[in-house]
Amino acid sequence: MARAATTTDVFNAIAEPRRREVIAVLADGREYAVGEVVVRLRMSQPAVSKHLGVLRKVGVVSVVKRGQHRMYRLNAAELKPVHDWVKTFERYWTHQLDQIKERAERKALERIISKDSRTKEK
Amino acid sequence: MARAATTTDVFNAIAEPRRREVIAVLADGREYAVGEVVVRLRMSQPAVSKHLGVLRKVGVVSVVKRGQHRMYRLNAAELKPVHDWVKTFERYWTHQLDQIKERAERKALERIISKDSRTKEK
DNA sequence: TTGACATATTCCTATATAGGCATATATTTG
DNA sequence: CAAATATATGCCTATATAGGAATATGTCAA
Repeated sequence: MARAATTTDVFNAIAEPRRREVIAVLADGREYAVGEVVVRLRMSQPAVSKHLGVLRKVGVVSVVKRGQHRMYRLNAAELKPVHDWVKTFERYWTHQLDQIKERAERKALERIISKDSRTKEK
Repeated sequence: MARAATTTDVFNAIAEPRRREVIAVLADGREYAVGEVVVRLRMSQPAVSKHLGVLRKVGVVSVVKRGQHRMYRLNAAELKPVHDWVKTFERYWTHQLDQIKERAERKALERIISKDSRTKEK
């Protein structure tokens, strides 16, 4: 099996750094024409179009035609799954003190467990 | 140019759902032998080894030999870049009320800006 | 030493890029 | 209509999978 398509889900879509740059441009919540993104990121127009296409397929951006322009807008809510997932690990890097405490507790627990399994083994 | 390697950075590494499952197993902070992960996820042993290998290359897990086992442990701190990045967008889905207020402000701002550019145009 | 067990590695294949370039497809304007 | 402008799409290539199967490597135990 090959790698999943970039359009499979948000996780795959945001793996590409260029795509995160595009998102960064749209991050102020306003809508942008493709050409504006091209100028700001100094990327080729086809590249920007393609990246926006991927982001659109996963719902991270939405488009609306306006004259000869296509205005893209960030739909940040679609990034929530990523946030929800990674939020689980927040405690591992915030609150230095809690971290130390947790590690100590974990190690203590491990000692108990290994003592336990040794008991069970024989 | 092809897609970046999965071992390029954390974003690419976690794009694969199976890899996030592996991380989920290690999420309690304890160390696990490859075989334990295999059993818990009902994945083939080579698959697990490979996924752990990718996660190791980007630093998300660390290994230590112990007898004939290799104990893997989550190094959650390496997920922080993902958290930092996505945290920027938190406000878009939390605090329903703030969201509505922000949108109103944004729209008001847009009105001012478009009025402005109309003035400049002619 | 010889198994038995745990894990990594290699080989193979189908699939999917990302980006450059050229070009098709609107849409506006004169 | 024709030229100009904005954007999307198609083609091409080098590269990288993820997973299955087979096998190599490493380690313990009798």
